[in-house]
Amino acid sequence: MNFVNVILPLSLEGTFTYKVPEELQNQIKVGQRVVVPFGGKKLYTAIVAEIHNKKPELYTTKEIYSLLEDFPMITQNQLKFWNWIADYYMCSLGDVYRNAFPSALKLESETFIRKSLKNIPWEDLNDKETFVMQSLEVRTSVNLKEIEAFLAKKNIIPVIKSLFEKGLIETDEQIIEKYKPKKITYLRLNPEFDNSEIFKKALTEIGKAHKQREALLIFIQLQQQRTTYIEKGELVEKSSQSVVKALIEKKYLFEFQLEVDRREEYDDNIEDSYLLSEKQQKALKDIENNFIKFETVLLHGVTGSGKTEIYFQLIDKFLNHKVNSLLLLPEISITTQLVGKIQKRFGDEVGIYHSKLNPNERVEVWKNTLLNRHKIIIGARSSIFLPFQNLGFIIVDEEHDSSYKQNDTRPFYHARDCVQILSTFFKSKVLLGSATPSMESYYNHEQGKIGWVELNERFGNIHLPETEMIDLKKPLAAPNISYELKEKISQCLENKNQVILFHNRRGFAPIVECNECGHSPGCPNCDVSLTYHKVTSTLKCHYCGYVRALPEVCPHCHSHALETKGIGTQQIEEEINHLFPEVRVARMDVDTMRKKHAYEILFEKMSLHEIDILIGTQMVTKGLDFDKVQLVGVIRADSLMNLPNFRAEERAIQLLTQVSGRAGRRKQGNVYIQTFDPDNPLYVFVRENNYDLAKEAILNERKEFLYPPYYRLIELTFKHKNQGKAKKVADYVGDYLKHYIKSPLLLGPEEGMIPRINNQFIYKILIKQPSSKSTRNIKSYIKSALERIRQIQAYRSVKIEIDVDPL
DNA sequence: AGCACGCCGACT
DNA sequence: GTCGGCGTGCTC
Repeated sequence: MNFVNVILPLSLEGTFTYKVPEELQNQIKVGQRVVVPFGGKKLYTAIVAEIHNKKPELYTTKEIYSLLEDFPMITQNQLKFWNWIADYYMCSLGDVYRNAFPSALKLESETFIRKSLKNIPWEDLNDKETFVMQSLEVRTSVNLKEIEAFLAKKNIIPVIKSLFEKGLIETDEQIIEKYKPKKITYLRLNPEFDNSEIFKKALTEIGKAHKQREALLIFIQLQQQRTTYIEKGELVEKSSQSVVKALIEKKYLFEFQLEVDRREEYDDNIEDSYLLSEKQQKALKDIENNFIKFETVLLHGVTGSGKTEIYFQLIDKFLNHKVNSLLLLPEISITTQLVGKIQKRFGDEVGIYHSKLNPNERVEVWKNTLLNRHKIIIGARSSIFLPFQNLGFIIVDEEHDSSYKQNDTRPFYHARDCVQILSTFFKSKVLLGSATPSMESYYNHEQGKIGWVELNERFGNIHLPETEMIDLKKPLAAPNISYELKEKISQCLENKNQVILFHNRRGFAPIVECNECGHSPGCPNCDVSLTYHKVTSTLKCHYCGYVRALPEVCPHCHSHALETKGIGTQQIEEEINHLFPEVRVARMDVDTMRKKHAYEILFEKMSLHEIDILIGTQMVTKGLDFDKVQLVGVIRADSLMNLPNFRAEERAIQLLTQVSGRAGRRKQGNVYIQTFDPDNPLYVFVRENNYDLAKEAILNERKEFLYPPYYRLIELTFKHKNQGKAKKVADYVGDYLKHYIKSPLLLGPEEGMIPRINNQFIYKILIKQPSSKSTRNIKSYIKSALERIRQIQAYRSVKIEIDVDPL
């Protein structure tokens, strides 16, 4: 055993072979982290994928510098999983490694480090550690390459690692500060008054202050009814600010503060939520029965049916059999109630993993998972990469949600689909949950691959909201608000309830256009029109981030006829403010949610009813459960249906169903959908809450036009700053593939929907393949096409991206 | 993905 | 005359 094949954190095909030095030979294990030199002068943290004794013939090997610990950081199952992902999603193992492994454990020459806030215990540091910390005294941030000046290359990463573990340094990634704990002021009676004699005396002392006396009695009454402390706010509401203040000053009442987990307070029925309704109980039984026959079961539960309680019960049952669980959630849902709820229920056996964790926190969860300290992991899509032990149960909540698909960095994986593979390694059961299951899941059910359980009653037997269509062709109260909707909103507000309005475009208006010449200012880097943002009075490109001031005159014909076209959330907000000047309005979209904790603050304001009308994009459709939301309005449903994507209708229906579910959690609510096309059958399905019929219609269309779930897709994207070159390479690959894939299954090359983004010209090829067939052949054709491209040097600079199962 | 090497334009 | 642009090729 003299050699190892390692995975490097680079986008390079395959593994790299290194020699193992004598002294490390009996320590090295598969899955371990090692430090290796690569290229001229760089150091990387690599993962041992294989140990062997075949000396490579074609090149001389370098030696491993050191081991970072004496146990494997990744498990055999993870290695298998990484290989599967690289293979299926057609990327390199390095791409997977880069994405799946915490960055703080992946130190390399370019990594910047800085001092943490901790005091430095100089006397406990060895020479090398002292050197590093001293250099950080002089400069706040140093990269590992610079440390080479005074430390031998071989030693750098182990030293940094040890300092990192002592908490003395941090890697230079943005560290998101933890959320400040929230404090609530409570009141308690002066303990002297426990003696009823003294209390009676005090009551007479209050004398003519009737209000104070009354307030004091209310307080006593509340206290007798409850087991919990009484919030100051509650008494103020029932009495008044000045009266309560007087009582405190006179020392009748004492105030004190407690930190509360802000997630808990949203949930005012934690106690009874342990009890399942009859319907829930039946669903739970059904799921268990289905697991006898199926590895995967889908739970189709209408919004508000209490799916999470069923999840918890199942997790609990698995836990009793010493089997661990993974609960996957769409990114946004993780900040809300669920985390608090599950922690309250399962304590520190729960590990939480999502994109907002800082590097240190990620490492912690990783290690705790590896050491089997976390029996339950709850996280976003990236948590499928944790080093699970004994994973027996995986839940994918809101299974249809598109945020399970990674689309910005390789690998472009879909967590819901990856879970299926993960489960085969562990022989675990998979539960998919959704109110609006994906077409893929319906298909898999029809194919007899997954079990199916229905839960079609809301918790507490509250009826699903009543949905009405409003025809936008009728006269309007404001440019985008119908008289009818305005009327319903004011009714809802009069009843002291809240309103959510949904519109899927941010900004003020999608474009500005000149009425004289029809010119619409575009982005200089992309082939798109700029979006008008009124607050900043700018035009922005939503693709490359380009910003310019709104021009005074038309840049083309210099007339003053520039006008906005289309609508965004900002404009809706303005119209609402105009129609309801007295009402508290908030907007929720990427622009308003950018600030730290913006989400939590908004959430809290909503739950405290400090907001009457919430206007937002897609974001308002997920996870916002507030008792007082009785009305949901969709400003323009057509803009959802008419998107140029084969999933547009599926998404529209899911979105409309999800957003409708925000209304009437405690008593039946109302949904109003504004549209120019009220007779569209798909809206009828939404109105009648008939997702099944909608699904039939969508599936038929998919089958006819050769789309998922009946066909698998692979999309190739060609990008180059020179349009001719991009097209040439796309044509070359297209011509090559024509030999193997025939016409209706091979589309393109075509110009991208947006032909140019960030000064890169875009061409696309779409390949289809019946779902019943394996994609292995197709993938090998693609690979050999790319191999040929690589051999033609003039073509090599064209970037080619492969997206397997694009959304 | 980096990064060095190497060959052509605008400057001290 | 040099500095530096980015096109090209290689890394165990």
